[in-house]
Amino acid sequence: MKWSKYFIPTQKEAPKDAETISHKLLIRAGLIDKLASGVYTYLPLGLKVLEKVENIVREEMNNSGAIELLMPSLQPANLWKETGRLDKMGKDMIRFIDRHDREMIFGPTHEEVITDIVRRYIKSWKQLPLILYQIQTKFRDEIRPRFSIIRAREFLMKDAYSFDINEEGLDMSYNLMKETYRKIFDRCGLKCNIREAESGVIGGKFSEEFVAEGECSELEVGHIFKLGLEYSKAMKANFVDKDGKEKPIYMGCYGIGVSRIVAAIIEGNYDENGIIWPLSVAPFLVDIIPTNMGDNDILVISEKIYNDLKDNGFDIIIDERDESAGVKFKDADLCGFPYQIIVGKKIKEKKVEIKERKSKKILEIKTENIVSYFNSIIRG
RNA sequence: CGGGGCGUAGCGCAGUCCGGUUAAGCGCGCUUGGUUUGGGACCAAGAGGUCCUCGGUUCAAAUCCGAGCGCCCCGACCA
Repeated sequence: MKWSKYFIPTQKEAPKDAETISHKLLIRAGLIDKLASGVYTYLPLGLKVLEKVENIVREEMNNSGAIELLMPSLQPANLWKETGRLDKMGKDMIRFIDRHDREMIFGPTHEEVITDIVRRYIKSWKQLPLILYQIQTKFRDEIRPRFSIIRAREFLMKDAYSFDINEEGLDMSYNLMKETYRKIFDRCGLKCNIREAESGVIGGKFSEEFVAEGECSELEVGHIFKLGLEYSKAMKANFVDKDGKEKPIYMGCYGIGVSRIVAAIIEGNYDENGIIWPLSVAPFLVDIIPTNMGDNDILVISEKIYNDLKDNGFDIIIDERDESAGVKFKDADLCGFPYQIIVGKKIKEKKVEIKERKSKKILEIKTENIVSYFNSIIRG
């Protein structure tokens, strides 16, 4: 990607209403833009990170044997009357009356919809166990949205639901998800603590939450619940067991705030100059910085490095704006690309500098060795 | 929903207390020209405003009064 052709609106100063570090950096690095309280646009760089996180979640969920589907955001309110949660959720739920006078809601979560599907399609013990999940935009009219995308009214969530024939099965599904969550957060570069939690409006008999380390008080990034028979009984989601008797399905549900992870990663990975993305979710691996756009040697070499890395499949950007080196260094640090390739001083010796964002260490390297250097770092 | 704060150019702010030639300002950013080029360069010339909205007081309102809208922070709830 060429910087001048892309869209990265960085800012020197954080907006005055930003308090937390992730909020300030998300805005300053040009990752998000606020439209209304708790409602944000993901700008190109922010979207890239969000998608990388999303893909990690998807990969690990698929590895665990869970199966992806996509349920609608728009739901009939009637479904929620079956479980009594229409009232329980209260004003957190965004509702409207459609043109035919039907009461509709924007889904804040999907236990009712998934249970409705399962009760109609799952009939036998032979079809179980089953874990279904989706990655989807949720709507919650929070009492107080805050800290930008950490508590938004519209946000991206991965929600999974497990279905088992008995309590032992539920325990196994639950532990499988717990282990999967550990892998996901680990790959995202998040250090998480697991603690027992209140089940709140989701209900069930036991739940644990994953809390990311950081200064921000709201850092819960994942929450897993043993729902038991609460929903299956209320909505009559039954299966026929080996003994020929109809029994309610044991359920669990497992949520990850995908968009919140993005903010949580920043809370745990930054310094005075900006964000320090872990390799796994960095919007670009490398930012190539020609330090002087007036020097033809620098331009030619920079362009060649860019093409070589691109041709080898690396996700990189070149900052070919007609700006001073200082501006480019500041933006590179702020946006948190893991590596900067600085093309300048040593150009006569066919050498460039590779700076690691995190350690600030600088390595001088011959230009012909750059591709193999990144091959060894990224692909072992 | 209770408590606190804020709303003036894209962003950050001054001006508001004490109404009036500061006939609406500053820094950054933006445009044009030139000089620069390793940590947010410099010079010059420009563009950019319903002072959140509506109403009131007054000869006169960014400034005073009333109502409304929006945003942020603390609390209870949540991924």
